[in-house]
Amino acid sequence: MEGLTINEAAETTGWSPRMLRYIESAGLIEPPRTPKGYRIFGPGELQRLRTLRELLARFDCALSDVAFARRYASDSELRAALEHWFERRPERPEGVASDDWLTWEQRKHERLLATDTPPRLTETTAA
Amino acid sequence: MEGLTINEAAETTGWSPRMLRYIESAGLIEPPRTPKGYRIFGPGELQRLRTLRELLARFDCALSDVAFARRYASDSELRAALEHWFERRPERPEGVASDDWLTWEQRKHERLLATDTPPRLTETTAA
DNA sequence: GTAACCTTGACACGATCGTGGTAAGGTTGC
DNA sequence: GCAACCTTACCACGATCGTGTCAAGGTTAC
Repeated sequence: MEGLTINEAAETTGWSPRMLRYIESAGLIEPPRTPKGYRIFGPGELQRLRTLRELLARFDCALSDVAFARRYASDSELRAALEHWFERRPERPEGVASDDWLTWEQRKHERLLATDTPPRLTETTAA
Repeated sequence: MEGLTINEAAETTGWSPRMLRYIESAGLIEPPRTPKGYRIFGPGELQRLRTLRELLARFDCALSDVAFARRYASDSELRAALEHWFERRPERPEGVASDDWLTWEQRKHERLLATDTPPRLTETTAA
């Protein structure tokens, strides 16, 4: 056999066989099958599976997050729409007077619309 | 009062007041507050909220998806790691002998861990 | 030829998401 | 000074995620 079966793959990747099937059902892997339908895991797939574990742990995110990020990365329409949404971050800076901020907001919005401003990555620490 | 209160904002955006608070708790909006803590929704925020409804409906995705996509778009380390993962073709290179590939795999894995791991920023504890 | 594997399908269960409600208490408007 | 609003903090509920386990049946290995 030119690769590992699901139980062997489970052992070398740290995933359970159940989870390997689940990950496949989530669309994140697509191991080839023998003519009789047995999954075979080649070295590339095993590597991807190990890396996936690392990613989830290191960035504390979920399988569904990775699945959506994949969609985001490959669907340019989705990406464009979301990026556009991200850029419009109405925030009131400290120095703006209280009854001016609405107007300021509007002007900022207009500026953004008009001048094709590059993405503003204001990483505000959310609770 | 400049800007709408949460109930008024709810009415013009289609979200419930409950959901507006929830969306804020998810980190997707950050409406400013009056000195006594009342949220005020300016035109920019209202527009964002309407657009958000559109996005979720049009692309059939969840608030948590949008939140993660935002993280993905602004965290270049996360983006690099995931993009790298997406692009990997699960394939065995030609030159590796059949009973060597597992070891080869292991070595590659170690190489990746060594070179791919970025400087440990204590900021990764974003729970 | 049988034991050990693989397949899909289902039930289950805790955790989280999305959403509504309610309660206790402070603020605003008139 | 009271009604109508706002705040946070809970409880609840169906849906989905992540995960285990088990059953019924086909396949492989020796």
